[in-house]
Amino acid sequence: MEKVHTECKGKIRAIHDTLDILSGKWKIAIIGSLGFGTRRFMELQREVEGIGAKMLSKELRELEINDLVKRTVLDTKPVTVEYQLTEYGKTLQDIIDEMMKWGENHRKRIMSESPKEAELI
Amino acid sequence: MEKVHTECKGKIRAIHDTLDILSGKWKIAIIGSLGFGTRRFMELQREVEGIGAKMLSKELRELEINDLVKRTVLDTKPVTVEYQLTEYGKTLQDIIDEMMKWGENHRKRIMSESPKEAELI
DNA sequence: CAGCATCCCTTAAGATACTG
DNA sequence: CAGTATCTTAAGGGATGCTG
Repeated sequence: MEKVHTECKGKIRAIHDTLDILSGKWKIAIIGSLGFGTRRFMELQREVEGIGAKMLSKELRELEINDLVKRTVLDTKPVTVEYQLTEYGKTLQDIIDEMMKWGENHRKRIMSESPKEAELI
Repeated sequence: MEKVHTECKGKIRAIHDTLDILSGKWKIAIIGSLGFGTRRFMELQREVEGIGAKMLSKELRELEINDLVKRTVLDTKPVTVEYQLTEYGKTLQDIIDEMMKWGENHRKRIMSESPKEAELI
């Protein structure tokens, strides 16, 4: 019984490790977006609805620090910047996929329960 | 090109739906803990390290509202309360599992990079 | 275009003390 | 045991304006 408890704590801790890396309101959505391919700053901002430039750049920087996202400055004028997942960042894809699946299913569930309210979301 | 963009947004939105439900610093860890079985309030507090009673009860209430967790008051004295995942709550297990896997792997990665720092975590 | 600086406000969340 | 109530602080995050 004691051992079971101990093992659970390790698992819970692993979840926390992941959560720490992905903390913030937007990181997972950003990674999800980059999962579809390379994106520029503005493209990300359009795709991740509701995010402001400040948050976007901050979250991107943190993701870059953790080696999940690669930032490439292109020598154009005006300057263009591309973001893409690193190989390590791509290892998050399974989590993202599960979240997308769940979210899509959840929306269906809500809609079948109370279609009226769901439309408002 | 336009269609692709539109489809991505739907996916990103699905991620957001999921994230909204799982928002908060502790919900995912709580669900992870309950994934191992029924837990009482105090057991949860011990297992989800660092969480305070206030946050725990608040997060549990929100999870209950979203039909992810079931709360059962046992008629003992002093009162005992049990928490467990609902059937719907169990559908989050795939996400949780992926997060555990990733977190465990990430810890290994960090350790092999800089063992000294990793010990401090 | 990409992003930083600044200001400002709301929310999250910790600490502490108390109750049925 | 299983919470609630209250207070306080730290952080998150939005809006706006500016720059290379």
